Formats: sequence, C-alpha cells, structure tokens
Amino acid sequence: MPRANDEVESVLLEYADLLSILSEDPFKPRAYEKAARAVGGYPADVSTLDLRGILAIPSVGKSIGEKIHEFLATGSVHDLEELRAQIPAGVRELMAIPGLGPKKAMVLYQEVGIESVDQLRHAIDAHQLAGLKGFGAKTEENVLRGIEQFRQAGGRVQLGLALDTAEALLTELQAIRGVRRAAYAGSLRRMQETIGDIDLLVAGDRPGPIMDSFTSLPAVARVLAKGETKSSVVTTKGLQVDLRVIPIEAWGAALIYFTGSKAHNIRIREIAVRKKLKLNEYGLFQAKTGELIVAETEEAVYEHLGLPIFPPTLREDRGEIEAALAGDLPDVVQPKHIRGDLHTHTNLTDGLASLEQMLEAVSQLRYAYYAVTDHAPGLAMQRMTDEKIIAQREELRNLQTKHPKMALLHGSELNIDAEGGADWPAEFLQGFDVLVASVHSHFNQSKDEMTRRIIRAMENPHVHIIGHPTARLIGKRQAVEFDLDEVFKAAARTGTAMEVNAFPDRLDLKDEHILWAKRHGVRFAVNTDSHATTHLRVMRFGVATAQRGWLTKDDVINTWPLAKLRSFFASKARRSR
DNA sequence: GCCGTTTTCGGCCCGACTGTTTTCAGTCG
Repeated sequence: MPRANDEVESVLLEYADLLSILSEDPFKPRAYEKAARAVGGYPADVSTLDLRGILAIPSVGKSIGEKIHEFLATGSVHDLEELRAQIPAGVRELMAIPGLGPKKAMVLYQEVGIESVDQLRHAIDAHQLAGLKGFGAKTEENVLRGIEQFRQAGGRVQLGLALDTAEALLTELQAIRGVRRAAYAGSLRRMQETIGDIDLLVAGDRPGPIMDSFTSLPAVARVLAKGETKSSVVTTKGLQVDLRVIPIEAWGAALIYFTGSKAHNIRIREIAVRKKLKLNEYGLFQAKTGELIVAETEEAVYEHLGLPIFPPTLREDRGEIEAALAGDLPDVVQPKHIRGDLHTHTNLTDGLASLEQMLEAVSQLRYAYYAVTDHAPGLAMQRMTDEKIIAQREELRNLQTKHPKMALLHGSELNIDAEGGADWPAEFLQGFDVLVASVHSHFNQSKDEMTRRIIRAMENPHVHIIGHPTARLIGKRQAVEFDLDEVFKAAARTGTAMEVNAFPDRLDLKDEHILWAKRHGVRFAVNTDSHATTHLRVMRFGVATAQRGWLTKDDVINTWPLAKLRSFFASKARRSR
C-alpha cells in the first residue's frame, strides 16, 4: 500500500544506486539518497504538492524536484529510464550482496557480462572471474558466502529474534575478563522492525583478548573480519554480529555513533562542524586543536551540541533534529506509561494458557486493567459460541476478587467480514467492556472494497479498536491495501482507536503509518495480542514502534486511567446514536 | 545535485578493515 512519498523515495534510491555505478562523482548519488530520505520522511503527501511545494522539501533542488514532479504526473522519469537502459536491474541487485558495491558490480557487468546473482554464481563456479582486477581468491570466496547470506531470508530477521540473540551474546561478553560495559546498538537499539545485523559495543581496556574471546564463542560459526577494535562474525543461526571495543571514557560518543542511524549521525556531525567541532566514535573534539571536549555519556555529547538526548527510536533523521532545535521534540510514550493490555487470548479459543494462568502472569506486570478478547464466532475454526463467551464473562467477574488491583475487562476480537460487518448483533455487543475488530479473511479485496469494509467496521458504535489494521505478517504475508487517508480520517471521526500490535512479526500499524495516522488525530492502543503468558512481554516492541511513530502517552489510550478509557469508549457509542 | 551568519563556488561525515591495484581503492556501517 505504497504512499506516494514511499514510491518517490524508492524511485530516487534506484536513481542513486544507478548513478553510483555510472557516475564518477560520488556526491551526486549521495544527493539523491539524501533527497530520497527527505521525501520518505516528509509529513505532507508529496502527490498533493505542486512544483513549488516539492522544492520546499529539504535537500530537493531544481533537478530532483523536476524529476519528482515528472514522476507524479506521468508515473515515470525519463532520465531514470535512460539509466535503466544502461544498467540491467540485475546489476543493481548485485549490490545487495555483502562485499559487492557499485564498483565491483560494474566490473562484473562490463568485463564478464554478469547481470544477475544467478549468473554471478555460475561465473564463479566456472572460474570466469580468475584474473579479473579486484577479484582474487579471497574475494571470490567472500562473494560466494555473500550470495548464500543474501539468499537466506533476504538477510534480515525479526526484531524479537535479533534481541534474543543480542541479549544472549551480551551475557557471554560481560563474563569475559576486561569487559567493563557491554550493550547492543544499531538498528536493534532503534528497534527497527527487522534487523540486518547486530551491533554490539563493549568498553574495555585491552581489546585484543576481548576480541579473541568474542570470536571464539560457541555461538560463532564464522569470523568475517577481526581487528584490534572491530570484528564481524556470523552466528550459528546465520546472523551477522559486529563487535566494537572502545575505551570506557568514550562510551557515550561510541554509543551514539554505533546506534545511528547513519542519517541521524550525519546530521549531528554537520551541527558539530558548524560549531567548529568534530564528532566521531571517540568523542567530541575541537576541530582545530583536536582537544577532547566530551565523550563519556550520550547526554553530555548531545548537550554540547545544543541538543537533548534523543530516544534511540527517534534517531532516524525523520525531523527529530529540527523538532529538537525548535523545542518540539515529542515526549514519547514509555513502557512504564502502559496501564493495561487491551487485546489478549486464552485457551477458550486459540491461546495456550487458561484465563486463570493469563491473569496470574499479567498480575506480575502491575497493570491497572487487563482485557481478555478471545475470538468471536466468525472465525469458525475457533468454535466460539454465545454460551461459551458468556460463561467466560462469569468466570472473569469471579476472578476479579483474586486481582483487586487490576480491573478485568471482558472483550472479544471480532472478525470484520467481507462487507465490514461484525459477528454479533448490537444487543449482544453491548455486553462487552471492550471490542477489537480485525481483518482475518478476504485479504485480497480491491483497495476500494477494503477501505469501505474497514470504515464500515469503525462506524459500528460498539467497535473500539481496529486490531492489526493491515494484517501483515512480516516476511510472510503482505499488508492488505486500503486508502490510508480515508481510513485514518474515519478513525478520528468515529473515535475508533488504531492498534499498534506489538507482536514482533506484526508490528501493525508500523511506524510510518502511525506518524501518518497521528496527523489525522487518530488515537492508538498498543496491545500484545498475547496467545500465551510468555507473549505478554512483547509490549516493549509495541511501545518502541509507537515511539518510532512519535506517539506521546496522550495518543495511546491504554496509558490512560481506566475512567478516561471507559469514557472514550462510551463517547463513541453516544456519538453514533 | 544541493546548499550557504565563513560561501552562489567549493565543499559535501568519518573511520576501520580487507584484499590486493605493493600505497590505497572499495566496501561497510
């Protein structure tokens, strides 16, 4: 369901890639990359802008602005077509292989005529690369491994798996002699939805022995690179892990550097340069004298640049620097703000734990309220009946005395049928405290049908939350297509919350859509969709995703006190009378 | 190609590691 901004971003990125292969000037492709990011993160819908509006986007000048304008008007860009004619799409794909950049990809294409990953594979098998400049035996070997890595799952893993791996490795690192501090950084610390590789940072005085210990950990299958301060390995599960060892005095500067994003770092270094300073992973220095100013903590480095400390989830150069300079950086929602979970299951339908077990587990979390929302009868395989759900309500009311500090809410996850209808008639729906409605079928409807369907579900006065709105499963199922603006407008108008489903293979809505919806005045519910007691802890991924969408606690209904939450639900029913 | 309280020209973030082109280009983050 690409937004026009996303489409323009990918067009510009393709242009940048092709230029990096063809152009002698390294700054030109960089200018396109920068513009691509700027458009992707630009708040206004680029398709509604005229040329003047397009030129107001930072890093977009005359040349790129006209290309964007041309793309929006005609659906293609003449200059891009010309580059495509010179460089087959497969050559660009070669650059996705670790170890292959634009220069080597071009050599492969020009000298051997390779224009796909498959052809490259065959060429290596046939020893056609022997004698090619820049391609020695080692390079050949590395490229073969790179191809293997490229084939595996597109090279990226889900956030949850990456975090588990990182935490296990950190435990081992902390046990190594000489390690004074250890943390994960990179896209994992920023809680991006998928992780390409894990960046670990260790503070220690003697890097050599630490590196030796790290590269010989049992979880390490292969060492890609090993130096004094930096090593890269592949784990037995096929995940790449980079480790940097730095002196503890530089901890803060290093943490900023290795957390990224790259784009965020470039921006803060530019600010440093303007202040006649130099920022690198070892600290903030006077540019002229090289004298160290600060390095020990993130706060101190940011402070000397005239900036607040940014939550890692905001460090994407999506406007956070400008917002901070203007004093408008949002105070994003934190895990501690969450007062309850509004979407969970038990073994009455497809959950693994009983109601009692779920309540026992959740009582550890000190929530103020908790909703049980088992599946409604429309999901036929779950065999829900009116009698069963009423009996569950009775049981829940009885269990309330065992959990005096936590309000137990009875709910259900309804199925939005193909026309936007829900499972039960209004009189029956009235009996629930909270109702989530989700798309579980007919994923392939047209965009118009899907849009109407979801809006109709939101117009149901008893539906409080739309569950996992795009129904995507990361790496498995595409998001369904609907008109984002229409749906978000309707959500704001009807007082229906959009879920931020915290499950690591969903993260739905995703960060960019959250930002988009927030501009329409939509409210959100960050829920785990737990089907087992162990799932309750995935809330952290949902909160991180909400942060990446710049949500504050006011935007998130399950940070509110119960009375306010109830009145939000009640006002919807009133509004539609 | 973009951009500007040093500038409308001349910069553009910065450093580590690898492999190989035996002094550094390419790649990566």
